[in-house]
Amino acid sequence: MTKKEHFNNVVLSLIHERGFKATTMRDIASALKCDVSNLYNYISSKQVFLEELLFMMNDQFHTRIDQIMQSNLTPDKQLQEVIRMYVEFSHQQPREVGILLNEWKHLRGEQLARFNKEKHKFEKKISAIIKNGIKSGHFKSLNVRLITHFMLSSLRMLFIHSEINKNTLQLQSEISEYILHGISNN
Amino acid sequence: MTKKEHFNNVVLSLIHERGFKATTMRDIASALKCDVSNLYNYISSKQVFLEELLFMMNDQFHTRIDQIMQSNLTPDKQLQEVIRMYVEFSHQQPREVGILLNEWKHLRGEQLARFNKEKHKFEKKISAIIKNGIKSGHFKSLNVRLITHFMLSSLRMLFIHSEINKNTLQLQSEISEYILHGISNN
DNA sequence: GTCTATAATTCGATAGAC
DNA sequence: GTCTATCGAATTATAGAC
Repeated sequence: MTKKEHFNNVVLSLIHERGFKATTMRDIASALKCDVSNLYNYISSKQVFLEELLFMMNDQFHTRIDQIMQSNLTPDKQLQEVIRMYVEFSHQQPREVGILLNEWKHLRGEQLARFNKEKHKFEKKISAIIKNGIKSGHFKSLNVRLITHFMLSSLRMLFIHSEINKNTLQLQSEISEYILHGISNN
Repeated sequence: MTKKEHFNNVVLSLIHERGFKATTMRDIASALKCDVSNLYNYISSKQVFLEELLFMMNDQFHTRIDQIMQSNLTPDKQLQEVIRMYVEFSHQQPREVGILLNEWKHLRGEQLARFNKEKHKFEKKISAIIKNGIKSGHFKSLNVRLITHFMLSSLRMLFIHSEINKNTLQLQSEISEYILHGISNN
């Protein structure tokens, strides 16, 4: 692991655990056992670190959802691919996903406006899949907006470490079952 | 509205929107058009305000879930009551619920430890309802821990303003349908 | 890349007059 | 309850030597 990688590793953990605002440059330096001034060898500012991280993660999600939408899969299979995407990202980059979901509000000005637009676009893509599924008869006739937010909210818990360590295929299957068929026996 | 109520109103909005750490005493004073020193007529410290708010909300949730568990309702009806609880609280106190879910990590030391215990106890109660439902045959044979986190994660989105303004009965019904039966037509 | 030193600002909170 | 004034600490960030 290079020093830059070690740096990223430590910063991600701290911001994920304590939150962006509550993580100070002193905290980071202390965890790295170096002086605060050294941190600026790796980043230009704390704010820029957050911006770059969030838009990098945003790009990953958009790239993947675009691939899913351009596929010829049926809407229910597309939705399962969305679930797979969340399980995989949350498994491989739990801290990055956690920060993406929890810390975006600390972006400022232009960056915040841009991020909100991207988030809205992403939700639109999920909604489109659900709409297609209703039209094709795969899904019930639903309140699309509500269900979109519901689904995304459900998937939010995935980055929490304790649940993600299990077999991802098994996890993906259990989550699909929950979202598609619920928990009732009737 | 008394001055204390107006004070609470402003502080809740700011902390909900910006987060606890990003909301400064100067922000609050500015929104109230008064001096920072005046704020200490209403609270002893910013930290104590958060503590009291979070444990008050925590108590509300526990009181309500205890009532539900002591009822003679079947597990599926109990789960619907849990959903009703979330819809109602999120409708009546969206900012308080948002802060409860997002800002608890900024508690410190003893308070944080106590809050985590309470949160764990609450999750145990939800798990118990699900376990009972599996035993009674109302629910499928599920990974209880996973489904508990899933359900609570689903209900997280409720405090977001835009969705909560609709008829709460209708909302409750749509959410129950989602959690109990999913979105699939098959 | 690392350190010392420090600038410049912001933060929570208090003292004391009115 | 409100204001002025201010303290002491914490915060982000930079300059410059090694």
